[in-house]
Amino acid sequence: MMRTGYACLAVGVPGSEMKSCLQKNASETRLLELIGNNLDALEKIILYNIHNHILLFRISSDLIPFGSSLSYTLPWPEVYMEKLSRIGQLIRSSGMRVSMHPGQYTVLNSLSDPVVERAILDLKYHAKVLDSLGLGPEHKLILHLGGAYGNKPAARKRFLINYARLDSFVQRRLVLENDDKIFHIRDVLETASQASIPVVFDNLHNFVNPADKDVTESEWISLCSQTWKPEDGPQKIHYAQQNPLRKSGSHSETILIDPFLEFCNQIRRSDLDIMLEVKDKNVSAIKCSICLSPSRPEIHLLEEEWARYKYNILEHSSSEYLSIRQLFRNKDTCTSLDMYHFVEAALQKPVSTGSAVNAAEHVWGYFKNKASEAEKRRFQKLLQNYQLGSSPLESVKTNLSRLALKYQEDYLLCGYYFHLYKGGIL
DNA sequence: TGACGTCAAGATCCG
DNA sequence: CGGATCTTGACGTCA
Repeated sequence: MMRTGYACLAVGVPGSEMKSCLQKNASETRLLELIGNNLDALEKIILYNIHNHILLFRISSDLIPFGSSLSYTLPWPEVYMEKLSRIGQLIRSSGMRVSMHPGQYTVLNSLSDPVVERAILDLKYHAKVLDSLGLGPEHKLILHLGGAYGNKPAARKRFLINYARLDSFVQRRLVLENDDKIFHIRDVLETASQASIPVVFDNLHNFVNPADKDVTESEWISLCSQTWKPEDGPQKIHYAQQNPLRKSGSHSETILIDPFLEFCNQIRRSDLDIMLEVKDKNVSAIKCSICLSPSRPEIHLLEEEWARYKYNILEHSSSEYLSIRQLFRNKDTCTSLDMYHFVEAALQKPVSTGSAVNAAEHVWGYFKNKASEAEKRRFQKLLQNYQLGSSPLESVKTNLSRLALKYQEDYLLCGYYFHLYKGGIL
């Protein structure tokens, strides 16, 4: 079984936002309040993932604000034991695999002792989250090797020395990933093999920072597979596509389905976990997982997807909108790939004023009978200003988004219209 | 010293 | 007053 997943946050999942605060406002009471909120948010995301058959997910490091410093001694695992065990139960019983990924500022091989000490505490914090959910060692912590400091061999050696200092409850979860600047996949494989650490291959990092251009992605993945022991669970990789408008190594807005499926065909593997690193998060994860599912996806999942995309498509192109509607007329032959081809084609088209107004008016239809006179005037005014070119489309959409929140229009709040592709998908 | 990346909090401005 | 928009924070390395 191939699992495809996404990292940290989900668009169109009301109440799933992580909250934080500035360090200076971080009292114990405030922190515990935020942690309670964040655990509830996490539960909503997990339930959303289960509903959408997404069985791979990275939990945000922001779950416990200042979890490696201020909150480190807070008794959150005890205070929130019930919430934690309920979430852990959902993860285990659904067969979901989760992970965490300390950021680029957790540097275990630093030349500075205080930085190393903080890295160790940070790793302990992350492992503690997974432990508190009652999850086994196949739920991993992903880390980069760290800095080079002008001497890669010495920097790699320092990593191994400091790795040896980690508690076993951290070590058993730790996996190493190749990065886009310093340590390429061969560096990582060589270092990891000396401590039996599993290796995550990241295709975009490898493209930007290759170890050997003659070795294919497929070959690196198969070399990495040897680092995964049975207790580590199935091999994991990271998959990303280049954002064509941004600098080399930047993640794309969305995963284009054809190159993704081509990648999967190339690697010829059916037992791999693929973590997508992409701006639109859950949106791409659902697309990829539906298109990869060996049996025909349940048609209702595809129909729910259509419902979420509907007004984005209308905003870009009425011809694809009609094509997709036509597709659903015959549910026996309607394939997910066909739908996503239309979706991507539409989203790649520029937004014309006419189609944007059309979409906005469709969305306005949810409110026109319950909106106040002031709200009606405000919407008409904003729409008019947009048509005259004196204000941006964004102000119309933010206004509609506010109304959706006020009138609790879940259909709109759970859709993609308010959330996606402010700068286009290409 | 600023760029890098990432998100939301906080601050400020505006009608 | 509420809402929109701008700036800051938190992290460590490296040019």
